[in-house]
Amino acid sequence: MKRASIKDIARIAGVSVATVSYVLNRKEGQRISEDTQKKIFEIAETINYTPNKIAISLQNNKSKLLGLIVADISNDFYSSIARSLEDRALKLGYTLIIGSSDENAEKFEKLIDLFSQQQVDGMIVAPVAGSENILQKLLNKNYPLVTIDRYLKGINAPGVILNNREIAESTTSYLLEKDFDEMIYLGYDTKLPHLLDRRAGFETSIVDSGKKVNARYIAVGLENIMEEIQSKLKLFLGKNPKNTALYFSSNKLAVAGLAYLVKNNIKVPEQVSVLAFDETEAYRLFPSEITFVKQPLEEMADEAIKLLDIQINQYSSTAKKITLTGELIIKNSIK
Amino acid sequence: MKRASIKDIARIAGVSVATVSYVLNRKEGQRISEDTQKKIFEIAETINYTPNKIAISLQNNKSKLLGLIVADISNDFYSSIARSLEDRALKLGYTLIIGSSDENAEKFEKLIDLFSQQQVDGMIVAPVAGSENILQKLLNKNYPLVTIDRYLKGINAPGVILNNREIAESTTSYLLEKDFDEMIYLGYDTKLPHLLDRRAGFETSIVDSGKKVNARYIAVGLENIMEEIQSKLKLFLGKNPKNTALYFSSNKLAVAGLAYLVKNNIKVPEQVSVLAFDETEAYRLFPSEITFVKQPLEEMADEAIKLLDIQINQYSSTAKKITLTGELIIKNSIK
DNA sequence: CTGAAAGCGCTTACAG
DNA sequence: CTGAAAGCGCTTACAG
Repeated sequence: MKRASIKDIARIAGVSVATVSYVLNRKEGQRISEDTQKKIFEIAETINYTPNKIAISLQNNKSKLLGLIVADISNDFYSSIARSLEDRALKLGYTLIIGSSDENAEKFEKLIDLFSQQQVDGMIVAPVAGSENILQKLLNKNYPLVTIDRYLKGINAPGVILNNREIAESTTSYLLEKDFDEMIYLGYDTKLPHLLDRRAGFETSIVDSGKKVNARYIAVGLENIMEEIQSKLKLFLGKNPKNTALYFSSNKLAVAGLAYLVKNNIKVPEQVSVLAFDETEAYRLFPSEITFVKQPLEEMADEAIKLLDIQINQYSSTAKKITLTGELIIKNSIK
Repeated sequence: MKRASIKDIARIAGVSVATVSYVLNRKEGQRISEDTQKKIFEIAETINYTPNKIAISLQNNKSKLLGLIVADISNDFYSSIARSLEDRALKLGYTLIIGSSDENAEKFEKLIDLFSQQQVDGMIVAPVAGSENILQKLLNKNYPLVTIDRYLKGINAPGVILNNREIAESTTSYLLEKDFDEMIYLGYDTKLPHLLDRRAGFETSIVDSGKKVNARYIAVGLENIMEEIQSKLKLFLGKNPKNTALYFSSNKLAVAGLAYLVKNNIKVPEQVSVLAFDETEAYRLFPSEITFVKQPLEEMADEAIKLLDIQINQYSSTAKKITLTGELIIKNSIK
């Protein structure tokens, strides 16, 4: 069944397509007689007309589509952001198309190309390591673009990011006050600057404190987070740890690590203290309440959409970088 | 910066746009001279030509866009499905556009309209209560459509669904063998048939067994799952339960309930046994390993895309309903 | 081997 | 108050 077009309405009403278009779009400039208007609306109703946005897109050079590229939409963090972005995009009349890069620069580029060919009006991306060139290309074209969650060295893209280094520093300082013998940082084996910032914050905070604490680092790959975290924790923590603090630099790492602790009946915070990045409902199932760094996801989505909107509508040519502040939500996982 | 079009290539190469189109699409029917071909490819490369899919869509009446409507993309279950769908769609050259209905029929309809205007080639939807009419309208138009996770009474749409009733029955029977004094089913206050099926499976299994067991039902609204589950559990379970089984009919309910148990130090399975629907990483943080019903998400996505593909390409006019089988993954949460 | 032309469903100056 | 016409970026019979 072919869908009704403006042409059909015009034919039935005995007017031109221009007139139909004017009426349907309620243009003020053009005054169409009440009679004609009424007739057109009625016909549109009865033949069940709905506009073809593809045709409108082609004409207007605006698709009202926004591309979102995250590392993995099935990750809590990104699906929460996606949800917030969806709501805000919808309000501005945009629809979200979504892709997962799997931290793979090639796949990331393919998605960029795909979305660009799909004529999205702008993109919100969590860039992956190695995607500098593609991003720079987009920027050179003045393609409306906003980065979220991450940034890339040497790439001056509009974006919104957490104050990773600062929040890592201040939360580490908070930990330092508790005088742990050992503090273990769990992170990814990665080149992503925002994660290196977190680690740097942890490191410098310890050094600057002048305290004698045994700082250790566990870095895992992306493939087998659960297994790697568990085997390394086993190695570093031993059977009967005490006065040790664990600093998980992401929710995935935290879930993996907490799974290990609960399985091995290691008491938090009695034996081991825990601080985690990011919020997840999963924490609620852990025997002790986890102290964590909360990222302002809603605000992130808000600012990202705003930055994109500015670029798309050229309110200003200088969309900037926005740094948001993490917040330490103190519960009972630190002694 | 305006993007290069086929016209630009034609102008530079001194040929017609038809010729450029033929070359770029490598049509066999038309033989274009090697020279011309080479020239066209080179020019396309240097002026950085990429096809405008919007224009192609308008011409071909195919957008290569697929609409996905779930209840909430930030829910684990749906974001996992979305991820699987994304991968499969991409392989077939489709891009996913995503919307969350929030179990709201009005919002659901708005998304359908929006996606339809966006000219998606087909939709994969988790229908909400009250969306019968909209769905039927789509079906009457032969709009390519697949339902996932759910179905609606009286609506004969192609779709893929879990064997909810059967799996609820068999898993309840499994529970019955353990001779609990009390079995509490935790569900939503809902009209969604697939959820009523689950509950019916639980119920009939108990009745059919002829066993004397105190069966109770907790139904919560969607607004404050955590609070409601916790207060009702407090009421029904008391301080010192024993020989009671909890049957959580969704992952969200399970997370809420397990949070209550862990907070109140109620031992699983010593005091209370637990069986949950759906998988979530969160279970790993709970002190005992949760026995749960695993839905074959990958397969679901697979079948859904296949059903949609059939309809879009008219391989067959009779896309059917597919029932997938849940699997009970037995861990240590049942005595 | 190549091009002129019509058309996909719209919008929008322009003319009357 | 209304319409003819051009155009958005493509594809594709048709003709030569």
